[in-house]
Amino acid sequence: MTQQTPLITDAELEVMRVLWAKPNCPSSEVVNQMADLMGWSPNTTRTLLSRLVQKEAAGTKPEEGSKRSYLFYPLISEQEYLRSETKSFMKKLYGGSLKPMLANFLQDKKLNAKEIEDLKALFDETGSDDQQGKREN
Amino acid sequence: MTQQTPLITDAELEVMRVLWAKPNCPSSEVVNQMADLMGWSPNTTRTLLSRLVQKEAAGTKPEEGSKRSYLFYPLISEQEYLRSETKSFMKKLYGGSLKPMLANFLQDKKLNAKEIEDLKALFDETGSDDQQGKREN
DNA sequence: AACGAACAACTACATTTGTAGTATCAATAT
DNA sequence: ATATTGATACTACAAATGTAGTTGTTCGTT
Repeated sequence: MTQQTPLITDAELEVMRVLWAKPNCPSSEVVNQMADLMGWSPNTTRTLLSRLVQKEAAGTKPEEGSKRSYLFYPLISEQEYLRSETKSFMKKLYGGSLKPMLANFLQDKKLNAKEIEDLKALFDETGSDDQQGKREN
Repeated sequence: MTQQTPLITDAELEVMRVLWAKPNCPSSEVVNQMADLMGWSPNTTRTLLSRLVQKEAAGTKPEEGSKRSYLFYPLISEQEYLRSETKSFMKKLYGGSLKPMLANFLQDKKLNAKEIEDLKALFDETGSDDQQGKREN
């Protein structure tokens, strides 16, 4: 049951979103964004940044011609994160299978004909897996 | 951003699963189940049970002809829970829209033709929502 | 009537998370 | 050279969480 990507908390996720939008971002800029978006104090943002670095969800490199400050960048991509979280969510709540999740979701949010066509197309585009043996999960 | 159902933690969820499977369950039985399934000590299970009661995710009623012990039952249904969690998950990671989630999921887990037909059918069964105005989210 | 088992109530305690304060050090402006 | 600014590093602290121990009370047994 080991997590494939480092565990990222809700607050940390907000910071990651900034790094995903702009990799190699000086902390000052993350600080500003989070102040705007979340109303966080600079120290809050910096704490989250260093926790992300600790857990190796983000990395730092020295900023050009400066010894005091870094640029921060994501070490896990948004894609990786989404895949990992989605997978563990699906596993936790639906035993990993899509149908009951969809059935549930569709109760809440009905789709119009166009959306339905769109999604159906997605299944076909994505390509099926008839030859390959089924993996666990 | 208020949660529609009480926040249930991962450990608590395991207990809820037992209550969903058998509503009106004496704590002794939950204790046994959790010992088997999770290897928990009786006190751990009882703590979780009372936290669920505190947060009104479960209720108790006196057991027939007994003053000392209760029967525990779920106050939120599995359906409610799944809907609420699924909704907040979809909102947090995908802005509430299904397509990117599906696209992502399908990268990890390809479906065979039969499964695809099955899911497509689901969209149609569920019925579309063309007349109704769109709600927020 | 006294004792031990069962259950509930209360307490405990390390870790994680959200949210920040303080101290230190380097670069900049005077 | 020095005071100020801005960044990093370290510390803090309450609430939530996982995991359980201790105390008190009731019931069935001796």
